[in-house]
Amino acid sequence: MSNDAATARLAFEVVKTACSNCNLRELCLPIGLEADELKKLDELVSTRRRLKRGDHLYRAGQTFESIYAIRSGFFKTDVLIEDGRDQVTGFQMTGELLGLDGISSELHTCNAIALEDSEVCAIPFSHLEGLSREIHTLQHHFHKVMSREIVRDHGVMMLLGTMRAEERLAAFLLNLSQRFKARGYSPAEFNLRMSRDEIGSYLGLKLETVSRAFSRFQEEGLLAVHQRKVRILNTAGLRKLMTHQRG
Amino acid sequence: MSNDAATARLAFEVVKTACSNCNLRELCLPIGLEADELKKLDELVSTRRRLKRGDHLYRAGQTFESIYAIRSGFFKTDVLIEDGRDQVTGFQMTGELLGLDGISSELHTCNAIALEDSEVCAIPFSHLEGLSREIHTLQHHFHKVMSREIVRDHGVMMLLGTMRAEERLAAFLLNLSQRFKARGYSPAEFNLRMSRDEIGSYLGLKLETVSRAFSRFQEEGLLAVHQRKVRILNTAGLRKLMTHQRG
DNA sequence: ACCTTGGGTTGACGTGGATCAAACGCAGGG
DNA sequence: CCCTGCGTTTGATCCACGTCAACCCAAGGT
Repeated sequence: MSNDAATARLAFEVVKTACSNCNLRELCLPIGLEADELKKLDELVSTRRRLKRGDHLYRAGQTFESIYAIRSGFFKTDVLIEDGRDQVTGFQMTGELLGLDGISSELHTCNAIALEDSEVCAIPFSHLEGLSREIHTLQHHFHKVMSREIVRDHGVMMLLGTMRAEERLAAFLLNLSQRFKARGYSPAEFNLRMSRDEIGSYLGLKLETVSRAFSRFQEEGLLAVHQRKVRILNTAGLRKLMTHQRG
Repeated sequence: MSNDAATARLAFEVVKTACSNCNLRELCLPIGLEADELKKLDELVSTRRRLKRGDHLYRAGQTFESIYAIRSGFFKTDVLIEDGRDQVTGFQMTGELLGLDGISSELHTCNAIALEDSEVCAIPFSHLEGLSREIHTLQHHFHKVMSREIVRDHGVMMLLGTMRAEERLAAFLLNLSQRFKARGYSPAEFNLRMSRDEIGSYLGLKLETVSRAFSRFQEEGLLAVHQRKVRILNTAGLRKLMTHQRG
């Protein structure tokens, strides 16, 4: 197996645990890195981990050591408080990072659970900090990723604070659609990996309300739903509904 | 004015625009830095800016260049979307950082508005990245600050998604109380810097609902409210109410 | 084929908070 | 002193969503 920088760019390399031949490198941490920098990142991303549907990647309270890049699969994160209430704080897919919330207290503050069989790359955080002191591009990109998470959360706060049920679901579906599209999948037709209950938890709604909203969208011809299979028939309609003034 | 490292620790220095003699240095970015590192940070925090109540520190859409540390005063941040809806995404006080959301897109994604006459230190972000490549402690601390913001946002999502009106207000007041305490002010008695409407926007409630919840707390002897002056009479009661199971 | 199980749908009804509306009270200005 | 205006309080009514409950449907086991 050749180690020189030039070959790292080739698409036909043997498959191994490395960013340099991961087809997500334009979506994940390596964005914008040169071949030699990519090689350094390869050394850092030492371990891979496979999870089966339902497995925890980490749990709230565990000590934080690594962040995780999703190589394949689908996750949810949730927090739960003493009195039993819980809330899904996000759904993560291929190329996205998990665990950023753990940096602040050196403890994970939420649970990360695989919603389908998945594979992640573990990135020891202290190594990442070390490397990002060397590679400006990596440092800056990492900061952008953290910042993007903050912006995303503000969007969810907006949704939870000001939108009504159907607007929330429309926003949710459009967001999923757009993320599938960015990964080369159909933006119009996809399988939901999560239950109505989990969607409801994320959107601050009860599962019955989510179910009714789905039915309503179907009646209005905005989409076709069968169980977890969704086909968007009228994106513009959904978008309009989402942005629509209340009343 | 002496420039050597030793004097930077002295409390009786002449007042100048520098982290080394800012009494917030245990609350703000400089946490844990050595005197010589502190001096480097001083050079970076070049400009100060004074704002009068109501002034914008920055607006959504402006290009992002600096983050801001609040030296004195009180701010709110809000986002607004095309259809006219808006939401307060946070209230920031002394020692807290503003502008982290702008890193991702190099544009500010929200408005930051002073709720009282305030003063901030502008920290050019590219300089901060440069310096945090030199100073591990600074780098790590900055990452923790960003991560803490994410955790805070998850808390707000939880609040908006699962709590009822009175629980939300109780959580809000306890949070303010704790932050005032951390700054050496009374945790039991303080002035709200924001209107009922702004509280409502932050908590996903209408101002009337906020007002009613205040009245109810007062009736129940949990606190004394007069206009924006709040005195907490029963912290435990508030905490219990907040954590209380619905029903 | 049958049963079981767990998610999903649908209906009837209740309620927390929104909405609409009026009045209050404090601050600034003439 | 009164006027004016804005933020706040309080009351009456409404409605979106939650709650409770029945039922459906697909998948897996026997």
